[in-house]
This record gives sequence, structure tokens and C-alpha cells, in this order.
Amino acid sequence: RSVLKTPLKQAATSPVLTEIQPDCQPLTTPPKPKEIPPADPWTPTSNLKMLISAASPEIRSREQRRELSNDTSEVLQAKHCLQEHLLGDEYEKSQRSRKEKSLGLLCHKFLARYPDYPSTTENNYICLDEVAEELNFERRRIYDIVNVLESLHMVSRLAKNKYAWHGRHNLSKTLEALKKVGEENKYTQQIQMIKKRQYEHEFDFDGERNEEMARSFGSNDHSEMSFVELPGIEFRAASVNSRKDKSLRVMSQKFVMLFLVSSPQIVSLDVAAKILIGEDQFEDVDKSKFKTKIRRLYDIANVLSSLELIKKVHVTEERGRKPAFKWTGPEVLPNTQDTKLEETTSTTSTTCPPPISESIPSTEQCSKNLFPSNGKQNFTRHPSLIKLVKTIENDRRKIQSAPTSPVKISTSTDQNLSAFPSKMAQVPAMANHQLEGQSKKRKELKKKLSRSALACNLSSPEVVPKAKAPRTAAPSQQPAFMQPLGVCPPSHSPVSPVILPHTHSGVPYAIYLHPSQAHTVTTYSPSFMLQPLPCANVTGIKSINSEVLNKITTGEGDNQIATDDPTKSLTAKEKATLKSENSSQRCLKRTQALQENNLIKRYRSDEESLDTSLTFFPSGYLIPLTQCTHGNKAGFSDKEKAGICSLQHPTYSSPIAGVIPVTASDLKAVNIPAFHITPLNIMLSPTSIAAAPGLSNSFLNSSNTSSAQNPRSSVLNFTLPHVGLIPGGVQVPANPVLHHVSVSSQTENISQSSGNRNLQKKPSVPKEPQEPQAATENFFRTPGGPNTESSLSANSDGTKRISEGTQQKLEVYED
DNA sequence: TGATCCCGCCAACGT
DNA sequence: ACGTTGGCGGGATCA
Repeated sequence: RSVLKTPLKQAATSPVLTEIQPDCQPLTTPPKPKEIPPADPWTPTSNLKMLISAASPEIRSREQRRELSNDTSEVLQAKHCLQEHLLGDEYEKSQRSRKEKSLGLLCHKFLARYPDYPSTTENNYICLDEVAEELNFERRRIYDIVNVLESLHMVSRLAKNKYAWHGRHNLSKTLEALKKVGEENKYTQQIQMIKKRQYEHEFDFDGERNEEMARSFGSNDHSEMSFVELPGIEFRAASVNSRKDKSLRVMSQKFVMLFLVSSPQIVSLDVAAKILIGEDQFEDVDKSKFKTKIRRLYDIANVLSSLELIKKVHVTEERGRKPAFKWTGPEVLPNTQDTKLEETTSTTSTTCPPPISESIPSTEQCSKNLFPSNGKQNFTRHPSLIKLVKTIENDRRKIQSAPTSPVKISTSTDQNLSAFPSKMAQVPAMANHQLEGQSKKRKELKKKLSRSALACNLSSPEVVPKAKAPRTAAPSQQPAFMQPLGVCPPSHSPVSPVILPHTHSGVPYAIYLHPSQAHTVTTYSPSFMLQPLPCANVTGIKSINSEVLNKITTGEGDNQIATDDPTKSLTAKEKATLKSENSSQRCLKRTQALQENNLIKRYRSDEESLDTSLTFFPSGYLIPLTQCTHGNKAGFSDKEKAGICSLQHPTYSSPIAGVIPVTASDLKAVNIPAFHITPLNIMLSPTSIAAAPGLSNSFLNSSNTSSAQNPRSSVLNFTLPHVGLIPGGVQVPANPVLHHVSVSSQTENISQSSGNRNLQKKPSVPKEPQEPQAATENFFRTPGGPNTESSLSANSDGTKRISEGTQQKLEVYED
């Protein structure tokens, strides 16, 4: 092993060993070796090398290079030579060599060694040295693979050279957790931002905007995000791993989050790289840095591809084709069902967002959620404000870094154990209780954390076991595993859910916007614009009836959002907001700013840490990027955008009466914070909506994932009018919301809607059994500092979660 | 060419 | 001191 492990240099030191090594598998490494390096004929392998080199020119060249650079290389070469020897065709190999050596292939080999679903009882230990030897690849590569696997909690480090193999047992939990965190981090929004920027660049928009946007993003802490752990598993590992960074792991998680959060579930490399870089968003990131990030992403992508979680695809954009990856792994159900929403996309139905279910923290949570949802991203800062923002950001960072590292709430459960089925079911409730209790205790920080945790739990009830089941093995074992998961979620929901009751439950909440209020509100802040009406207004139920109606009527936009994706809704919202921006931008900005401030304040008051993002808001005005932001990925064509924009203004007219059905998720994410207001809780604030870019994105995506564009535009159009409620300035925000609602919620919501009025309890929502795990999920942590955002942002996730969990609560609240 | 990404130097970290 | 990890980026391959 020794040989393998160490890099070339080492190898050089012990060339003999290397050669000697059994190495077993000729397969893997192709020989690079080639001619004799002039320099050292003496090596034992030299002969081989020569042979090989003769065989394959490529190898030769390589070796030559190496030799030039070092002698040490020889050793390696020697190895290769041997291997090749063994293999035989150097030639072919040389050709394939690269491919054969690919990380993906190595990963396949690696994975082949272990069952997807190892029996829980047995511990599968992985000895890196052994693996390296057996598979015959460089140690360094193993680290790459293991790091990614670790990020998915498929393995955990036990000790120095040892890892425990968990297989896919934890995968669903992990994905849920990641999704939550991703939502919290507003990745959706970020993605949109980036896209917008890109778009702008294309058009040669002025740099300011882009810069601003970038900054806003930059502010996002996600970059700082720490490794997301599952309760049981990672800890152990944690003890062992001390390595500070874990950047590859973290990157991997973030990368996965991007998939889980985006509706189409397609992430282009460049966007991912930018988001992961996060830090400097200004301008164009360092080119070199960007490049490096891309390289890393490829590494990660290769492993994820081997896991069949993603696959390469290409997305064609205006500019051309871009490499991207599509999620092919199990779907993670946040709470609601995203999928449903997506399906329904075009139809509009209103759903009522569940008001915030939880009594207690609801407000706090909401605030948190709101923030995140608000996602600075949506808004652009005024240039003058940038400085302030920066300073704020700095402060925020400090703050974040400190205290709030995410605490695992864990209650008792061991997530790891896949075997909890029966117990698991119970767990949820337990967890909830526990959580609540804990939260109280911890109140401040902890509250936040717990919330986030809860949210996480809720939101992701689990990955859907769906079945894509990439891997064969999985199925059998999964079941047990899955079940537990299903159970958990419920429990969680109660806690976090507070905010949103179950949205999808179909309850159709209708939120009415009072035109008058809206106006007034708008002036204040966007958030206010929409006020949730009490149940009575429920009219929103209608939403189900016909999207069309809503659209037509403009006055009422139902927002149903299927409970699931807040993000989606957000996206729509964002779009809307963007669009509206023009005319009323300023007003909106102000209002938003105000709202934001309020939110922030609340948020702060509620909890100390939280997101930095919040801080941003206060600083400046966030200008809704609105409309034209092409950012939306989905493809808004420019035309569409333009159309949208134009439409927007007109929309004013429509006063809305409307009820805006909001999905729980939406509410959570965006609204809650804003809402201070009504008893119902549910208030939606346009601003909030707008704020949550993520939602909008998701929305867009969901609706059309790929094709979304058209729908969107249409939707937007509709929505805009609806938005009209808002005074000129304000308008934008509202629109977004509406849009979301209409689009997303429709299908499922409808069912929910039956219960129109109040938030219904979760009537139907029968989502899935996911829950059980959710409880366990609580355990997951999100990284501390960065997490803060997550906690805050929980919105999208939270909403989902909430919706699920909260349904019960909803009932309570409804009236 | 640009997209991929292998390779391995070398610096943290542990022990 | 030495071994383990793993960030990082040059530059080779591939398409």
C-alpha cells in the first residue's frame, strides 16, 4: 500500500515497492511510462517503462515531461509500466488511459465494493490503504471520492485510515437536510441572481447592476456554510476529522443543494461555481479561482455521477451550450410535494397558505424565514448603499461566525440507525415535543437553530424514495429505511411548521389583499401590501376552481402554491417583483427596505445571530431586480421579459381583491416575517415574496422546468395585473407572489382547496410517509455561521415543512 | 478550442 | 519527523 498511497515523490523514494506491489489490478492505471528516461535507467522499472513507452506515445510524452520535472516520476511510471505490462496493450490503454483513470470510473470501482444498503448491523469498514491497493489508484483519488461520499454521509470517518460505509441508508436524510439548508441559503435565489447577471452581461447592461447583484449575493454567507452533518453519523467522524476545511465536502454538499433547490434540477457548472465561490462575487470572480472551482466541481460531479445522483447534460442558453448536470437521484420531498406543484404549473389554483401554525416561535420563525426568503438577492442595492452593505456584511459575518453555529438538536434519535421503523413513526411527535422544549430552553440562539432544524426536518421529509433507484441494491433495504423517514417528518413539522400550516393540505387559504391596505401598506413596505385576511376571506378557495378566473379577474390571484415549493413560488414572485419594479421600483424599494428593516429588526430581536443577509436589507434599499432580470433561468426570453415588464405597469389597475392563496411554503418563506400582522399570521407580503428570489426561481422552474418560459410569461402577465393592487410603486412585489401561487399550487392545491377556508388542516395532503425521519433530520446540522442564513432562510424549506407539520396546527390557527 | 479533469506538488494536520 | 489529508492549479486529453 505504501507505495500507492503516497504521491509520486514518495513513490520515487520507494520505487521498488511500488513495482512490487501486487497491484493488482492492471485495469486501472494505464501506464504512462514510456521510454526510458534518459535520466535513470537504473530503476528496475525502467525496462518496463521503455517497453511501455514504446507502445504508447502518449505515455511517453508524459513521462518525458515528468522526467524532466523529476526523477520521482519514474517510479510511478514504472508502476504504470508494470501494470500495463500486465494488461497488455499499452496502446489502447494509453488511449483509454485517461478515461480509465477518471475519477468516475474509480468511483464506480469503489462503489462496487460496497452494497448500497449494507445491513445496519454490520459495520462496513473501509480501509483507505486497502482500497487504494485493491483498486489500484492513487491515494489522492480516494480522498476525492471519499470526501464526496462523506458529504452525502454515505461514509463516515472512523479514524485515520478508516471509514465506515453506510451506503445509501442515510442518503434520503442527507438529501433532505441538504435541501433544507440549500433553501435556507437561498440558493434558488442566488441561482437566479447569477443568471440574471449573466443575462445582463450579455446585454451589456451596465455593470453597476451586476456588481450590485453580485455583492448582494456575495453577501450570502452560503460560502461560509459549514458541513452539514447528520446527527449520528457525522459526529463520530467529526471527532476524527479535524481538518478544518472540508471544502471538498462542503462544496459537494452545496453542489447537491443546488440541485435539490432548483426546480428543473439542472445546474450548470458555471452557475454552481459562482455560487460556491460565493465570496467574491464582485465582478467576475477571479478567473483562476473560477477555474479551480470548476475543476473541483468536475471531480465532485464525477463521483455524484457514479452514484447516479446526477448526469451530465448541456443547457443551451443564448450564448451557447453550457455544461450542466441534471439531478437523477431520488427526489427529496420537502414537505409538500414539489413535484406536484411542478406538474400543475400552469394551472392556477389558490391555496391558502397556512398561516403560521405554531404559536410560539412562529413569529420568530417567520421572521427568520422571511429573511431568507426575502433573499436579498432579489433586490439590488442602490449603489450608494453598497458601502453600507459591506460594512453590515462584515458585522454580520462576525456575528454569524460566532454564536450560532448550528446546534444539532438532536434529540435522541439516531438517524443513523436505519432500523427504527416502528420507533421512527413515534419519533416525530416526540421530536417535535422535544424540539419545542429545547427551543424554549435555548430560546435565543437555539431557538433559531432549532427552528432551522425543525424546518429542515419538516421540509425534507425525506428524500423521496422514489424510486428512481438508481442503484439496484437499494430497493430492498430501503424500505425499512424509508419508512422511518416517513414517520419522522410529521413530528418535525409541528415545530417548525409553525409558520405555515400545511399548505398543500389543500387548505386553501386565501389571503386577501385589501386594495386599500395594499396601497397603504405598500407605501410602508411591500410586505404589508398583502395582508392576509382571516379565514373568513377564505375565498381563496376559489383558486382551485380556475386559475383562469383568477388570472382574469386579476383581482384575485390565488396563489396556491402547492405547499411544496416555496422556492418555486418565490421564483415566480421574484420575477414578478422584478418586472414590476420599473415603474414602481422606487416605491417598492423603499417599501421593501422598510419591510426588510422591520424584518430584520424582528429577526434580530428574535434572535441574535441569524443571517447576515438580514443586515443587508437594512442597509439599503434593496431594489428589486425585477423584471427584466432575465435571470430567471428558465428561460425567459428577453421578449418575454420585456413583455412582462410592460405588462406590469398596466397591472396596477387591478386591485386585487383578491385572495391570494398562498401556499404555506410561500408564506413561510417570504411572508411570515413581514407579517407581523394579522392574527392569522399568514399574511403575505408582496415584498416578502419578492424578496425570496429562490421561490420565484423555483417557481419558474417548477412550472416549466424546462419550458417554463412561456408559462411564466403568461403567468406573470396575469399576476402582474393582480398585482395591480399595489400602488404603482408597490406593485411589483405583490405580483410575484400571486404568480407563484397561481402557478405552482394549482394541482395539488386544488384538492386542498376544497377546504378552502381556513387553513384547513391538512386534509389531504397525504404526502407521503416521509416524516419519520424528519425527526432525525432535526439532528442534522447546518453549519454554524453560514447556517445562520440557513436558519433564517428556512423559509422555503420551512414553509414546506411547516406546511406538513403544521397542518394540525393550522386547524387551530385557521380561525 | 473549449470542455474535462488527471496528476501530483505541497501545505495543513495528526500522531 | 513522518504519515495522512486534501487544496490547488498546471497542463494533458477529450470532444
